[in-house]
Amino acid sequence: MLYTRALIPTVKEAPADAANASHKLLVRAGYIRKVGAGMYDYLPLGLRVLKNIEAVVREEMNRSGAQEILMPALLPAEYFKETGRWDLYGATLFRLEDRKGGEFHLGPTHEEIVTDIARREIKSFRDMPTNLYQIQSKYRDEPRPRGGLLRCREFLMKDAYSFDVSEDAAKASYETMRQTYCRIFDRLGLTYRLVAADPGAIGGSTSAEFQVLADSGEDAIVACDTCDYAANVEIATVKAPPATDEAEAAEDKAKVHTPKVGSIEDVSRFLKKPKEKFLKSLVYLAGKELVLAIVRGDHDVNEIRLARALGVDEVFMAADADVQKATGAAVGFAGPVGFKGKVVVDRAAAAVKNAVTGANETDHHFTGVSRGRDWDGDVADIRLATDGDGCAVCGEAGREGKLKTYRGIEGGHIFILGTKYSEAMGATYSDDKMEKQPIVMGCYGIGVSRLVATTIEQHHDADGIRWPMSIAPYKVHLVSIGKDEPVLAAARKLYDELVAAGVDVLWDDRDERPGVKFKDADLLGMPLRVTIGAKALANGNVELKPRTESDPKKAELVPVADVARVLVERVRAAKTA
RNA sequence: CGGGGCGUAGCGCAGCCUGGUAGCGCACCUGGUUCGGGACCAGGGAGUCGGAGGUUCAAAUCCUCUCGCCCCGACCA
Repeated sequence: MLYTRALIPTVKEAPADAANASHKLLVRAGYIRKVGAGMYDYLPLGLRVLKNIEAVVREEMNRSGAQEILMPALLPAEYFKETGRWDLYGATLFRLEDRKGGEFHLGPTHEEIVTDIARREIKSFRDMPTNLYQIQSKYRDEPRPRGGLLRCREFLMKDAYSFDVSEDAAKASYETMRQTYCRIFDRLGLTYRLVAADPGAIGGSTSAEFQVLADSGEDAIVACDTCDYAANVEIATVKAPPATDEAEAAEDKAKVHTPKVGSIEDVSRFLKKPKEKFLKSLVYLAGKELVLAIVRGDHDVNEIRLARALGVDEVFMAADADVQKATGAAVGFAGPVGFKGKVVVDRAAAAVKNAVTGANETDHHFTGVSRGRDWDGDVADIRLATDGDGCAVCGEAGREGKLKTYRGIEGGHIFILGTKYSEAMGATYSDDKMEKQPIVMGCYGIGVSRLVATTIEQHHDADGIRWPMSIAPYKVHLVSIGKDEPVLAAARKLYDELVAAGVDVLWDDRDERPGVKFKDADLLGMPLRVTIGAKALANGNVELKPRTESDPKKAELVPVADVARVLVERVRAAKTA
């Protein structure tokens, strides 16, 4: 492509509403433009990247034996009503009516629709295993679109669905997808972690997220420094704490006046006791029941684990008025001693002896509190993992792994769904004894458009984008300096040779000063830059510099006669690496 | 949904408090000089001041309503 013929509207200043590096760079480099909140135009370069990612995903999905289909984005309400998700999805669903008042919505995901295909077309055990996927726009009315392409209301997703005769067979399909995803993320040049995750609203038993590591990521994950345990902090577990220290003599319980000091921080300072000696008491609403959750003063509650311990879908922090009703005290003075409702206590908090806790009386705390004597509750693992915690997995095997925290962007998510959808929608097959069985399903998503931004979050510097070869919109950025005829002739010849060799090349043939061209080249981020200038060319050379080399003086001199061959080789080598 | 902020030229912003000719930088167009890391000089075009209503002789500016957008939180395959 000739730069003078291309629509590449670079700008010096990023729009004020861009917060992430990827958002700023995509706009500045002319890859995307905003149409509305969470809606973007893909300009020519942006679309090329999107298509390149799509191609990698499609190749690997096909290689795994999956078959591509395309389902509608516009859907009648009846399918989601069959499984109850018409109501469950709530405000996230984009709903609309047709001219006759019929109810429709835009697909946020397609389990129901693909299950409908399955129940009609998959009739025998001989029809499985099978895996159907599509690459399609998804629609979700997100509470808050943000981060440019990272969280959109319309976004491109690859969603795949596996159909198997049994849970074991489904596990094999799941494993195939796990390996396929690893190949995809590797080819895209991303550094990622496979982490255990909460299946959330999709449902299902086994699930794992492909978290692309980036400081700007929305998700917090923990990974063991010794074994391969990694999990979203939402569900991460930690090594059980040592049992109560029996050597510590039991104190008597005493009530102390703590006027206007309710937070752990303040009471700790006021009473000069470490936070580890506190029982942090939080009132949660679980269904209709008010429950007291107890964690150690220096820990935080993991609400997803708490909900699981209680056997409910989710829990909510109780409103201040409810807290006062339940404890008889102002917020900040709740405690388990004398609490009338259900109490759930984290393992670490359960082990604290001579604890400090709220007295359920405004402006008062108890000290010297002991579990068993003064209060009790159901012990469970309900705290949030943090940096430095012991790893539960290798810790129990006697090793000393420590958890480290990372930020990640969810690039993919794989699930075993079981029979949730097939049973709700009557998707059954006949087994070899002519008996009807529910199909066992799995589903597998990759946020294709999100990966455009995610890649930049991981691959950029102060000057611009640094595309991995596999998805770069052009592999070679050819810069001709000045208007000397020998320079232009050499550039034209190289350009033609690269095009003939099938190498995607962008030739900056504009009548611009060198500085402008170099700045734009860095911003756009093509992996290889070739500069043809009069001085080097007089000696028969051109300059070759990878985008990852930031020092322009380290450009490599390559004889003009060899450069086409060298470039073709490097592009091929980088693609297969 | 709770808290905060912003809508003025394509982009980034000033002007608003204290009402009175709508400005600056970048980008764009013309001419000239310049030419290896976002040049310079001169000239030029471009804005229903998000929208509606109100107060006023007079509204970008004050008041009311409304729409959109961003940030933090909540929420979120």
